[in-house]
Amino acid sequence: MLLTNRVQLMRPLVAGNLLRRSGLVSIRWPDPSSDHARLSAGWNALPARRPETELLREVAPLASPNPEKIDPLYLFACHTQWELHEEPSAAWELLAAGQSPHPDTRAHARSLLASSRHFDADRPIPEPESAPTEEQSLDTETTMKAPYGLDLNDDCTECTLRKPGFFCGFSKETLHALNLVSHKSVLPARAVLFVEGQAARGLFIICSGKVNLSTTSREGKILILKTAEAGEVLGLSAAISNVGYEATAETATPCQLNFVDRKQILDLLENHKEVGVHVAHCLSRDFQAAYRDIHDLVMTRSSAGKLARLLLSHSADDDESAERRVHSTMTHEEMAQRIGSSRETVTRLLSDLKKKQLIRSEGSLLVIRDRCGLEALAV
Amino acid sequence: MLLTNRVQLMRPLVAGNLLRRSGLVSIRWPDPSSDHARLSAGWNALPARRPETELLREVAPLASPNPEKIDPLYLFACHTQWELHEEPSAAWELLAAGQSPHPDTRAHARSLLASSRHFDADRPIPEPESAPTEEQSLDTETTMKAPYGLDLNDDCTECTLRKPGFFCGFSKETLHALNLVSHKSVLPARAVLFVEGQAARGLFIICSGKVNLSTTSREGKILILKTAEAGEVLGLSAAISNVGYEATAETATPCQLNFVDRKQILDLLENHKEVGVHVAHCLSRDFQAAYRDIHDLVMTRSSAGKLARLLLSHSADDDESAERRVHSTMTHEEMAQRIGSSRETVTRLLSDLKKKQLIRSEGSLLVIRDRCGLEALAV
DNA sequence: GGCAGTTTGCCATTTCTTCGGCAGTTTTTG
DNA sequence: CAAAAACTGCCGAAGAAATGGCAAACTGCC
Repeated sequence: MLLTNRVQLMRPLVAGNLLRRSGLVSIRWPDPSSDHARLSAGWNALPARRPETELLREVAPLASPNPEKIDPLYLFACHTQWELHEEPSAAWELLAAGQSPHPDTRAHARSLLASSRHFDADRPIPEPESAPTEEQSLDTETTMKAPYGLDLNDDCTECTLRKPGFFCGFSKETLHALNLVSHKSVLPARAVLFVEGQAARGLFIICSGKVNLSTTSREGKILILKTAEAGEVLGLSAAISNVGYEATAETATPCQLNFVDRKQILDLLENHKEVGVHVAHCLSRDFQAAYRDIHDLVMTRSSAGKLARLLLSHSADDDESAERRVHSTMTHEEMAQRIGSSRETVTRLLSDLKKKQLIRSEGSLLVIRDRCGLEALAV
Repeated sequence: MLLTNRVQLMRPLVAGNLLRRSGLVSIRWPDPSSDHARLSAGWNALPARRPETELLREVAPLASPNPEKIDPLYLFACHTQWELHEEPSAAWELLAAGQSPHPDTRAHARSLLASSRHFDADRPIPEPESAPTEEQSLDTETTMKAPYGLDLNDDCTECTLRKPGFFCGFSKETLHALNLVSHKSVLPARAVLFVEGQAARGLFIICSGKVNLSTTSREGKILILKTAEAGEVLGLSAAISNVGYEATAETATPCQLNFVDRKQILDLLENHKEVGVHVAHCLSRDFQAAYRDIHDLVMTRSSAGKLARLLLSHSADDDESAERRVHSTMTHEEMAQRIGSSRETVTRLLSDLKKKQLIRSEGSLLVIRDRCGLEALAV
């Protein structure tokens, strides 16, 4: 089952895809007389069988501007249904709630997701197209190999996406071994690869696309730690030390991914000397980045400094005119999540910057007028 | 030269040791007519030769309760003297200033230290006892092998300090190779192993003792990231990726250390398969810890939560009475530096906790009266 | 064109934290 | 033992940021 959420943003293709796949799993609706079913009025109110459109309507209100907090009992009931009966719609509700704008709801849903036994090593749900388990991979997969307009490379050794510096920049021999144990897949944007705290099943190599790594506080506040790009590897450290994933990974764009099971990674590590060195380098880089993040996030007194740094880091390094640089679209909310602040503060600071003539907005585009001024702010 | 600072805390033995060693380096005082010497009145005011006691008096005032900001030009002059003439007293001033309570002075001094060419790979100053370079290691070293009441193990393969889980838990063969390339040393408390940003010369394995890892903001605010214990390794990631150390390491207790040069580490990594796996595991652990730190430091809204967590993490896990636990001595200032807050806030919060009957102070000891209450605060 | 949902901008209020200062207490040092 | 330094505790003021709410602009979709 695809873990794509934020229904309202999905292309029809994706939604159809997802729901068709959901349909493949045997549906067992809760026995109305069971305790679980009676846990919450909300759960009982669900019809015994819901057409796809109805399901969509039901989930969408979660993202309304004044979001209602979802009854925790309802979420728990969903969790129970999913755990006990593998009811896909229940998991779907949880995933949607995990994206809810309401902090409590989001936090609660995510913690339930993280504790799900379905997210353990033997059931790789979030990585559906090439899941190594039998019952999931032998149905309609073959017809869906290359959606979202991306080419899917079946063979790592002949992969045209690979560039210098990629994690998969191994020798031919090692690459061949990697190819034998890895599972390629394509996912749409907003798909959740894994959730913070969930037991590590393996790692994901990003062949193309971008993936956001984030962490959620108990209050539901989200901090986007980084955006991993093509060539990077996700979940490496968690897979190696066999602990829970340290962050939540969610595709920011359609992605081609390569999944490698934990055990296979450890095998590669044992049997191919270069893998150890390679992994050590990758982890070192990630570690350095994490410390830089700590420094930047904790030590910077003002949000203004952090915002300035964010803007600078997101502005392309093309010194065309050495003065102005455009800036990608990012909502204020997302910027706030990247600097560990609130939406309001970002809005405030941005208008300050505009007043100070440091930036200018051109439609939905942000233009940096005074790079040096920003750099001074970034301390 | 020993990089021990905070003169006022040093035992006589240590101070004498340090200054004797300083005397070994040829002293070349600045030519009064040179530009560097005229940079600052403070520098010119120094006598051409200062007895040890005078040096001590001069450094001590840096830590006065109402610290004076040291003239940046004077610091820069020190830096210049040290860089150009290898004047030890100048480096000494910088190191003392790097511990100054005055934020600006501290920040400035540390950044000068970090940019020192003397901290590059070919001149391992902070690790004096067993420095591989000739001119430093062939004088009085042999008579100073085991100060501070610690036994110094010359041979890793027969080291009695090694315990399961230690970084040096290699096979006999690898351990032998490690032994050949590593340099043992003993350092007093408050010695600086390396400074944030400084080019990585190699790594330090902690045989015994504790080392604080910290990072400093531009404003001079210090954040203590972690206290590394015996068996842990410092600077591993920086050595592997050959970038600057990600934090400043300073011994918290007298320590036995084992230094391994960068190149030797890479050699070991290449030639001993188990090293790669081992390093990968260590880095994974560190990485996980860093992410946990980010989560705890950035996502926890209130300082109260962070303080509660700090207290809990520092209380011994001996559930003798399941209700109260003692807590090590740590100044409010240090607690503040560990949770990224200010001394004032810590003082305030602690008295709050006392009012709420969650903790109690017994002399210089802190007693946790209500573990559960604290845990609730820690979110 | 109209609607729903999202995004932005803005306000007042409140909470939390820091700053600077000062006095009392404890610890270290000579 | 005495002096010096460091640490603790406390106060008021100032500042930054979060909160919650609301309206306007903008978007995509029916």
